[in-house]
Amino acid sequence: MNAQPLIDHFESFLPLSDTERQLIESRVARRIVRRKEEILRAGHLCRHYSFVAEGCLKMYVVDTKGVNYNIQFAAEGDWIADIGGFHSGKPSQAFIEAVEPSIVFTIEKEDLYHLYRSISKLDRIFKVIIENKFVELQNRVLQNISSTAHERYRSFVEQYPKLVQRLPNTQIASYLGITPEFLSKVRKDLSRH
Amino acid sequence: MNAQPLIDHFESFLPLSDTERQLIESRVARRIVRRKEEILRAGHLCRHYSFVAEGCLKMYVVDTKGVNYNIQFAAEGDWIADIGGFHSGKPSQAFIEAVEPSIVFTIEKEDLYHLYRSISKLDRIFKVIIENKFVELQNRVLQNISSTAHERYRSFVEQYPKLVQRLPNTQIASYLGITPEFLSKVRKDLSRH
DNA sequence: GTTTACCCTTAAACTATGTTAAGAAATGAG
DNA sequence: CTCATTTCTTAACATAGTTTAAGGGTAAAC
Repeated sequence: MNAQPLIDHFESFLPLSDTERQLIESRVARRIVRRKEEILRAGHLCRHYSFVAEGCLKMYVVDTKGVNYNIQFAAEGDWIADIGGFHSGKPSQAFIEAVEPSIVFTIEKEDLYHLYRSISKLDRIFKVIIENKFVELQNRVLQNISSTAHERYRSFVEQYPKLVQRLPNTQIASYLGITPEFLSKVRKDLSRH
Repeated sequence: MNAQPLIDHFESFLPLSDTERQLIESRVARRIVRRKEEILRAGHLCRHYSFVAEGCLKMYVVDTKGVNYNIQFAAEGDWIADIGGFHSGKPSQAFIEAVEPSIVFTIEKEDLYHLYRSISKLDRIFKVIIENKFVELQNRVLQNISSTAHERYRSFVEQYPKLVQRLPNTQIASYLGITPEFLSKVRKDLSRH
């Protein structure tokens, strides 16, 4: 099994030995995910971390009225999982599904824990990965509490220009915490300067 | 130097040997921080991670109009730092200051990196610490994009009942992303059921 | 123990965002 | 290629949250 994109990703943080690479490959699965296919359903256990090699997935929750809220997008090079549920073993409250045809590398909980024990630098690598994601998320919180929808949309376009091309605006609106109708108005306002 | 609260904190994740405890103590400083004293100023470098043993600190940014936005509170048992700036070595955009008289244990960057190299289980421990903080932050983002101010305030009270006693409402409003005036209205609405 | 600075509340007018509904445009599946 | 579905836009009206201003209450600091 060829997990090269994932290996490359790890090696962008720290070099790995041949043995380590082989051990990682032996514990990773490659999976093709079709558009709209779910890899996690609310109420089920989140059994794996997923690394996105191609395409894009989203994690979202659905409230009692059936409204969806996008918590996270994960495109090429990003990770996605319900981290809390993954470690606690409790049923997830979130869904994860592909918004485009995608290829992901998944690591099951037992395999990830085994890898942590065998390759201690993976603790370091994942610590750095999640630190980076933490900082991103903190910036998002800051945007949410300090900026108008216009500013948040402009920031999103600046920070994720590729996603803007690839995602329908309904999905972006859900991520920004506004309605698609209002996003439409925001875009009109911004387009005429 | 007695860093027992910090040692206890680490040992709530994984046990440490005597040698490890001593090494940690040798790289940690205990600091008393007075109310309103700043331990980080925007424009300066964030040189240390701080573990709060007593009291409470906040991290906030100030926009061009002089308005403050509270990104995070850290009370007993929590960590606080501008993680992005700490690792990148770039000037911070945030302030960190005590909202109560506090006692913190600080670790300088060089010391923390040294500890990571000498005690590899600290990579694991900090990975878990930040995973937990990530999950908390993700829930906060979800609240921000899905809930009204009333719901966000109720959640805050539920999740941080002690902080509600200890912080002025202005600080909580800034954390929730609303004005103090509107929080006052929210509190009135909620108080009469 | 005053005094000063900060904090809380209220209310009216204003602005940002949500809701509903409907038609037009774009896109995916067969 | 074409149908079915999803997405985008517009507009009128409704609600959530802000601004400004003012008075009274609390708590920190000297």
